[in-house]
Amino acid sequence: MQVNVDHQPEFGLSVTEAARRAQIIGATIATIGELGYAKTSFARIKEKAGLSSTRIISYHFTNKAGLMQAVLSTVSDIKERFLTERAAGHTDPADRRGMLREYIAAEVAFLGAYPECVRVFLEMGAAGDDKDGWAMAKPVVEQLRVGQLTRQLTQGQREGAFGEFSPAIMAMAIRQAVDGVAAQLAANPELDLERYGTELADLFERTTRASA
Amino acid sequence: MQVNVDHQPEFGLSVTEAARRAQIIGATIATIGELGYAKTSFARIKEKAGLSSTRIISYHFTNKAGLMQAVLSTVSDIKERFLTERAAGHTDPADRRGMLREYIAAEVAFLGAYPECVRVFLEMGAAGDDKDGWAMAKPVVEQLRVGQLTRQLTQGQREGAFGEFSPAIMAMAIRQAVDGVAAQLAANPELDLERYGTELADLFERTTRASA
Amino acid sequence: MQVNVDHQPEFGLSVTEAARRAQIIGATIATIGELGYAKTSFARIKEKAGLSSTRIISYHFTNKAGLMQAVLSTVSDIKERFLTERAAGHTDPADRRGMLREYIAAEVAFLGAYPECVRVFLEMGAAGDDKDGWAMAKPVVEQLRVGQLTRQLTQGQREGAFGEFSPAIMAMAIRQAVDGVAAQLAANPELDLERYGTELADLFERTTRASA
Amino acid sequence: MQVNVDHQPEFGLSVTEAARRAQIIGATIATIGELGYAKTSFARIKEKAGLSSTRIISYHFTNKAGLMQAVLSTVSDIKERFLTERAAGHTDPADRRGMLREYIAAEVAFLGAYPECVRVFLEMGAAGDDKDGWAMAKPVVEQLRVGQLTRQLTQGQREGAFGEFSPAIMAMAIRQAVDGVAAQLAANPELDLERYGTELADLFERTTRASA
DNA sequence: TATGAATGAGAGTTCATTCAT
DNA sequence: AATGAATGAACTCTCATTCAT
Repeated sequence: MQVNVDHQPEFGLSVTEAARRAQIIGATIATIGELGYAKTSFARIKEKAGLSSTRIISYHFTNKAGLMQAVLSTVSDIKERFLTERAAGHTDPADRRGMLREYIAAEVAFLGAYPECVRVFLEMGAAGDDKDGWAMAKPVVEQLRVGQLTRQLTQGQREGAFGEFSPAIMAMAIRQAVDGVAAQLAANPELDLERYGTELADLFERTTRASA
Repeated sequence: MQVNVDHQPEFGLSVTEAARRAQIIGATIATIGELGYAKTSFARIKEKAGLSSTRIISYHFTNKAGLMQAVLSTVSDIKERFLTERAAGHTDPADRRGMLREYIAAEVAFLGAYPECVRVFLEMGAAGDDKDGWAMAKPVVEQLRVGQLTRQLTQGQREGAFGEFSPAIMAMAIRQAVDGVAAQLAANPELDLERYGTELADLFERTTRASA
Repeated sequence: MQVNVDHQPEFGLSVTEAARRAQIIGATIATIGELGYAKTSFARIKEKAGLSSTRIISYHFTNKAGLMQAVLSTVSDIKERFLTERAAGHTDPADRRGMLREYIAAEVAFLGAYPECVRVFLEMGAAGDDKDGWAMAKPVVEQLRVGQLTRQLTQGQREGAFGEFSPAIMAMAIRQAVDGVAAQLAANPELDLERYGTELADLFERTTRASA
Repeated sequence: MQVNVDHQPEFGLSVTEAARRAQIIGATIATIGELGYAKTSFARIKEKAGLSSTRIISYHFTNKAGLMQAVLSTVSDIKERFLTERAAGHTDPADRRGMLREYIAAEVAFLGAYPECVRVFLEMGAAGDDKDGWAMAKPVVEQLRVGQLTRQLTQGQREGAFGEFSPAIMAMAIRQAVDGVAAQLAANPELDLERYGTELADLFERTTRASA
């Protein structure tokens, strides 16, 4: 299942160039989604994209690292856009508890919409590849997201919306639970995502509640 | 950091044979712990173990898959033994809530004691490597453990020790939270594990509580 | 003794590409002719072809099997062309007995012209190598050729040109006799092929004769 | 199908030693019969013989060449004994034409009785293995047999039992035809050997006949 | 904008053999 | 009469990358 990768030509890139890049990135995402990061080589990407030679990949991206960089930022963009669209009119910034439910629901919904993208996130986080310089990218990206959640939990505690707990650890537990759903989904594509979503939302709502 | 791998000679293996196997397994665990599964090659293991040639690994194990099999079962044994020793006198089988706390505490303690072993579990679960035949082993093993937790939660619900929730999803969330701690620990070895342990125990005690 | 392998660039192959392939195929044929199939490794081929690394062979052929495929079809082409050229004007399709003489003569002549090619046929037929996937190819090819001879013998019997015998067994005996000449030639390159040719032709003419 | 290899202890060999050697030789013959010479390694022989290590093969035979030597001479002995038993009372040394029929019949009968042995002969003749010193052995052995046939044909010509032809080439054609039957049998074990035998006997009787 | 041709490094695996005891 | 432990050499194949044009 090819992800449809947008290709507004960035500055300095011609249209065809941008299209080729997008095609390659899409094939890479699909390949990682299918085989996992470890088995994703230029050769496999070439096949998936229907290219004549891997050479064309090296031509459009300086590096394997460069390609993965691009993949990562593409996937991030897709998620960003998905979440933004979903958030439109949805949330009341003051309602901390609702925010928590919505966070989980949104993540699970994204999972249903772009499972390969989630797989990419997971795989690239796991495959710490120092040699290829992009390694640090994902932890950073992910830390941003967890960090944001942490801040919102902290703020909620100050406002009395939540009880007492370590926001950092709670945020981690939530992220991990969501990632766990991703893993389950990979193993069983028929998974009832909605149920998982509400169940997790309930779970964390209960444990973050204010009064004892 | 070499893991001290026991080597009671199994049936049909001489003492030296068993010792060599143990040495190689230990070096493999250390290497996976350090570089991750993807970068763990015979050459790296050879270096870590101080062997003269990789050939000796092929001599003692039929396969890379065979070696990984052995690694997996060794790590499982280590964990088994650790948990058994810890459990001695510790638990009151009737006390479901205590069981939950203890489960989390034990897992986190194991994490502190044998971080490389945990990394091995994580890496091998993640690196679904069909080519090497051992692939299916770990998911199974891990599923067993989650399954056991699930059953205990279910039983607890029947006895009224816990409130209402999906035991399977709750078990998954717990496992994932523990694995999350492992990831954090890998990034920051100075992590205050005890605090993480109690915090997580509190978290899940709250959300599994009987009354609303 | 390098076989001169033609290299009309097939569809999709550049001239250089085709030339390199032809060079490698030629070297492979020569190597098999010299050392036999069992000892023909990429390293030996590299030496014979004067390549800088075996890597270049893997670059031009997907596989060892792929290379052998190409070798086989090249050798088949060479023989086909040789026989076609020789047949021009030579044969009267109605003259069954002449056909038999000509078959043997042509095979023996080919033997003199391209001994390495014959060795390739023989070696690859003998070395049933399941691991390399090309295994089945040659028996099929060869069976075709024997099959054709069988049919011609059968037809000749119907027309009364030949006496009574099992065409299949006779065809086998003829093929084997010709292959036997190849083996003798390999052992002694000075062999008087012409004499062998006429002697065998006489032999089988006598035994296939009509009247008792 | 394990060949039952006799093991009268040769001079200087104890009974057990001789038995072990016989066991290994038998397993080797079976392996060659099954996989062909090229794929017959110490490892495969070990498996077939149910040995604990290949080391024991190296212990009993100085070399791979040594083992193959022994295999060859064992197979030769088996054939010798088979032919001797069959010849008892059978042949009238003066009847050259009968001798020819009997030669072919005996060879085909042996083929039916010990197909693996025949495969060994064929494989080892084909696999010219210079590195292992035994290479020359088989051609010699085989040449002996063809040579004998050649001499008998020559003698028959002198006595007027046969017509005119090159005895050497005729002998070669006969040998090759018999080997061809072996190849057919390997491909199709249901082969009607008796028919092949008489058909070939007829074929060569016709072509060696005295009058024109 | 693309590609043809080549490459060095490294992977795991199999091979027959040897040094001990 | 046997085995435990080890080994060097060779094998095919895959990888990302580079030098040309």
